Amino acid sequence: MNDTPDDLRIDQPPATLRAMTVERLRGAIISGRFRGGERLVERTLCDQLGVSRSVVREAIRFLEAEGLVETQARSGPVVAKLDWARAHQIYEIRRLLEAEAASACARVADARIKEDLRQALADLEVAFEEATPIRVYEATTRFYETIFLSAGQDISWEVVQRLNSRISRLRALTLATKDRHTSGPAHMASICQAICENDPAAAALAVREHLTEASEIARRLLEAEE
Amino acid sequence: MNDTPDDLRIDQPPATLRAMTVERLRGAIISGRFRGGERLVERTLCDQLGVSRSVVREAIRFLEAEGLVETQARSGPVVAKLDWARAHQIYEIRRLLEAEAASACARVADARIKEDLRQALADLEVAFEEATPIRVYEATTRFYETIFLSAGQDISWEVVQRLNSRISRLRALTLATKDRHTSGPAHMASICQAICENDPAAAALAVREHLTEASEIARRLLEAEE
DNA sequence: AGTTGTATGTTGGTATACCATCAGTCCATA
DNA sequence: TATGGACTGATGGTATACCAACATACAACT
Repeated sequence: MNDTPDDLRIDQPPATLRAMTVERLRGAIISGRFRGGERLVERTLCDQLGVSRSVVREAIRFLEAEGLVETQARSGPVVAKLDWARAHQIYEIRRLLEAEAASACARVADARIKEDLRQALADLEVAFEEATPIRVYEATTRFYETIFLSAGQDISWEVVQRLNSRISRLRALTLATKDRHTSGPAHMASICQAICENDPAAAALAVREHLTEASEIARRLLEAEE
Repeated sequence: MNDTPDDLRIDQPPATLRAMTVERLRGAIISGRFRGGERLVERTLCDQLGVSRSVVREAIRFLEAEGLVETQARSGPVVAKLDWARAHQIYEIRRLLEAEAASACARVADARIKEDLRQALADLEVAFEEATPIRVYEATTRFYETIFLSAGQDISWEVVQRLNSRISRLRALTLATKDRHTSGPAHMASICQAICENDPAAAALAVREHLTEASEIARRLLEAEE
């Protein structure tokens, strides 16, 4: 049985090689497969990815603009390093933007949005029980995406996502941290609750608390690491 | 006379073609030479810029990640369009980030920083009298750069600059607007004053007022335009 | 006249070729 | 032995070649 949607549009994303390459590389970097400071040798990547240098290079330019890769002329691209000074700044920016978004979301949230949030939260908790990091990541992303987009702040969401990719390794670590097992989802639950009660101030507060703690955990991890 | 600095290091920025191309293209877009929605035909750009397609394409990838260019597969790069919904979001984000930076700057500002700010402000006022938009732009940029960097918020500054390039056409228009002639520098003067008095709250407030007005002017311009 | 098939040109996507630079190595010479 | 220079390999920067997809125009057929 071929399922036939209402409209017959064919809009298969042709998924250019470049787009796929960007995804793969970004994934490799944020998953920690490539360490900070590690060189990204173009021809080697070509072999590993099975694409030509043009594709690899354009993908690298994209990641460079995202801040994930730094390239100094005549020396080539290098995975951007992350120190606490930068990570701290990123957490502070997220604090501002996410608090604002949550507050705006709480102002406009209707039944549909609340349902989406609860669903994402439920998925998150399941993923936590199962200890499947990818699911946790996806559910978390969906939770925040709902908040930002329903608040009509898609540009802010774009900025946050970009920043997140730069601290993704830290996020992965914080998610794996045990004491976050209880407090992380707990904080997100209280964010969800505040939004469901259409209480902007409480929502903003919950976000700030959440990020304060996440930031603190990240700092400890980062300093312990070196 | 060859001036010989203390250290003999030769670190002439080799200025890759790509970097120069990015600059040129970005400049052409933010100056309005390429309108929103306009197609960027690669081979044409090659002729105009005198570089090969590889260079042009990599530059476009960079601008794409910056949000200045959007490219849909099989249709090619297009200059991103700017509607009020997006512009408004950008102004709101700037409000948050700049208020935070100004407040932090006011907390730490020493004599040196205050001097830099006053100098930038003085340059700005001269440029206003002379009605030289480029100087105005430069002085304004330097003013805010001082604020952000002295507050140790270089990532935030990076984000703001990127956002600014997306609304640069609007900024140019608002700068040219007459009633901003009095209020624009006036607001910036009060920001400067608040920082010089090391008054974080006043600094944040001044920034918010400034941006509220700039945003309002931008809205009128954008809606009048269509 | 309307519709459909086809030829063609434009454009972006991809791959490859070439060159300059840099670092390391090894040999020749003082 | 130490120094300098030439050679070589690796790498990034740049240019070009080829192909597929799409748009347009025109011709042919009903």
